[in-house]
Amino acid sequence: MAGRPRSAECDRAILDAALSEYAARGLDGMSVDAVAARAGVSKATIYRRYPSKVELVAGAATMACEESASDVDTGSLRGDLRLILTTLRQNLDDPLVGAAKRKLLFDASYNEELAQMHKDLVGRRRERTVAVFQRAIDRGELQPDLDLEFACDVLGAPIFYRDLVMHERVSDEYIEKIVDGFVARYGVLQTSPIETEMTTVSTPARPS
Amino acid sequence: MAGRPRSAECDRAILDAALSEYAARGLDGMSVDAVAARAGVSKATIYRRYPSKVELVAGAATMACEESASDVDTGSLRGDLRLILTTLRQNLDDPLVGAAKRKLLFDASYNEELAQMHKDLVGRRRERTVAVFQRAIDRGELQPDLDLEFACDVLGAPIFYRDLVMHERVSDEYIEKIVDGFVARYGVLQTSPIETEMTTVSTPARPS
Amino acid sequence: MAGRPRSAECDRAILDAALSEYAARGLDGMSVDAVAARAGVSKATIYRRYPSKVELVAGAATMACEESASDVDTGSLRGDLRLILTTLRQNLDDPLVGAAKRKLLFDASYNEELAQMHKDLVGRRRERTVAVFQRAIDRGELQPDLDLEFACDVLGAPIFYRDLVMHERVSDEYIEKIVDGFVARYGVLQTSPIETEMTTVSTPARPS
Amino acid sequence: MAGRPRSAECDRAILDAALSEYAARGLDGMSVDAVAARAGVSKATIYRRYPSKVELVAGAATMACEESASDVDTGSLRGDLRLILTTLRQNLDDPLVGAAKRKLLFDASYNEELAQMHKDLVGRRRERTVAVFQRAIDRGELQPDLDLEFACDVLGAPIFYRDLVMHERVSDEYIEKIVDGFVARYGVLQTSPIETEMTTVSTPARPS
DNA sequence: ACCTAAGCGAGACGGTACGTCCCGTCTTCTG
DNA sequence: CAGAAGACGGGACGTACCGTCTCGCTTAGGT
Repeated sequence: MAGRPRSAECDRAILDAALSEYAARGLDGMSVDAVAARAGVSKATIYRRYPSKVELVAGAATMACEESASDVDTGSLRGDLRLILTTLRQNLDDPLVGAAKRKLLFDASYNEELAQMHKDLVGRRRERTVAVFQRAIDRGELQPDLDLEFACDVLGAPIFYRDLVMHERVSDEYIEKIVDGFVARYGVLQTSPIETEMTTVSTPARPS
Repeated sequence: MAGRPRSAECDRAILDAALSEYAARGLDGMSVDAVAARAGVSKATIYRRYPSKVELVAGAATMACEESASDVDTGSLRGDLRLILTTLRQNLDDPLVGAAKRKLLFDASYNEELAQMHKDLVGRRRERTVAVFQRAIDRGELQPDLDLEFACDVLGAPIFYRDLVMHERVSDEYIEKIVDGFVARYGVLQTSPIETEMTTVSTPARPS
Repeated sequence: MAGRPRSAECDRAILDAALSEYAARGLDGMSVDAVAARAGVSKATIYRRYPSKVELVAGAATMACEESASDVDTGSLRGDLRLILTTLRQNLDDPLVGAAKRKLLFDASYNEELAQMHKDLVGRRRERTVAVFQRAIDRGELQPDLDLEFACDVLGAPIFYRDLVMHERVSDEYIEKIVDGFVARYGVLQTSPIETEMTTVSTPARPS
Repeated sequence: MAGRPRSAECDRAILDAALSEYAARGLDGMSVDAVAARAGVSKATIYRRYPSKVELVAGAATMACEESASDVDTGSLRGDLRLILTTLRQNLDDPLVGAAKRKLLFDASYNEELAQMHKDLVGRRRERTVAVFQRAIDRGELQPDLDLEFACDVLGAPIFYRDLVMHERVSDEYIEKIVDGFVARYGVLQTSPIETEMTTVSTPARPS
């Protein structure tokens, strides 16, 4: 039968607490007891939902990422790209989400469970990006034979690189550079600034 | 004052055991006791050498590959780029060196000391890459007004992205794609005058 | 105002299950959840009847003992004594009731609630024994100045001793020995040669 | 090889703490964590010595009184009996020794190993009691055809009964009653030299 | 014949203790 | 003195179970 339903407040409190603890102390440094305490919830209530600490963190991370995930469609390719990169930067910049993401990335490198869960997350983000590419192709803004997966990499990689490897904030100019480079490399020349549309693809003159 | 010197056999046994344990069970799954047991060594003997489990693994990794730091100069731009990326991949792929690198990356995100040390390390690699670019410019293979720093990012970022974010091994084809893209975007047309080829994507026949 | 009355089937199922669980695993080893499961009843249904686990066990034990409790009156002292001891032995021999009794005895040694409840139980049995003694005194079979309480002890103690301390089954001969000893010590010489009682071990009445 | 030996201070501290905690809160009320805290010792250090809480208490009790096992010989039957019973009472009265004994008794009822060990223990005590009886017979204080085993039961049973069944402390008067009853039942009238008593064994010549 | 108070199954919940595990340190003895 | 052996403090883990609490649903009895 039904039984008492799980409290949505608990759900929420647990995930919030888990995210904070994780961001603050990392996977090894955090403790489930601390999460329980911070959430004002008993340990059993956590373990009823998540079979282990990693699952808990995975859940929390999923939630955090899921929240800032909306479909992207500004109408133009450059606008979409700019929005994708800006959102990504914003995520990594956020002291909480960013820290959680970095830790997740690191932990996923040696924890198979987290790795899988992280892969799903990334997969969903990439799907949205691919959708953007597809629309741009349909609009004639991107080359129709574009390698979608590779393009995803090329687009997002520099942002991650700057954050994870160089530990520097990404500027608007930097994003613009990426967009420029991406469009220059994979875009279709919008020849006359006047004719916005329907011009047949003439020979794109590459800047030498 | 001298006393008994540390046993080189122990050094070696510890490293080997740590490597095996790490490979078999990962950072969390392994235990220092197990490493000690496998090495036929007491825990104290390990802790006399490495202050913590992570240092043990990282240290083992570092020592396990005291190399791969040489100047790059194959004579051609594509060859150099290929070598740079291959070396990078090889580093990250190695279960131990890779793990150590990732750990360093992560820790540097909140530890200023480590961050500086890591920056130096990265800086040196980037210098070598910039040198490669410079030579290519001199040879007329790259555009002379190239943004060297950004080019560094664009070149290496996908490799890190694949490893850190996607947790997937980088294939030779993938590296070739990066090189292709890089040359297509920033290279100077090495036209055999016949192939005027205005398509951006057309991949020039790879040498060798 | 009335509401649905409590189910007698539940009452029964709960007590049976509790007794079995208690006999099998003891006070600490058993769990209310297990009792509920075995009884095919929900925990709330148990807690509606008994405020705590101990009360539950106490209730179950009471039931078990109450069942085999009937007044004793065979007409003769020896017959009554024999019946009392035989009943006692039978109780302890029963794999379920006996185990429960032993555990109750043990648990009562550190649990005040159980101790009290057990005391009541024992008290009722002793009352019946005292009644037997009283009738025997009235019939002139026992010394009129008999210390009733102490006599209760002396009569029953060896049975418990054999079971609890020696962990051996009590034989009919053993019971006969107890009865003999008891009558020899506290009985009044039944001079009439008629009642020589061809008891197995005819005890010569010794004068003290 | 040898390794660091277990700390005797820890041994002691644990025992003392367990004793105090047990006395203060009982078996259920006490917690191993509390014992550890009071002993200034980690839980692991306790569990390295005792596999469970019960074993801890029982073990502590057992060690706490590695004595009270001495031969009994006061010179007179009544004195010996009194000493035997008093010692027994003292053992059961002690909050720890008594608890341990009861636990052992209980566990032995379903655990063959413990049962054997307990039997040995009881056997040794009974041997000492039998020796007392034998000397008394030799001195002409007890009937020579005494059923030694049954006499052991009859003598000790009431003490156990009072403790295990009635959960009441045994008073000096009670012990006196037992001794009185025992002597009255199995003793040889020594009193008046007039009653020459045709007992075969008049002047028992004690050996040695 | 309906209404309604209570019983009931199911199971979530806050606590608390359990016994296990492992890290990094400390202590003892042996070679 | 290095090293093997292993005890130790600390502290988190995940489990178990108590007694309480919601849920819906069922079931009499009183009106």
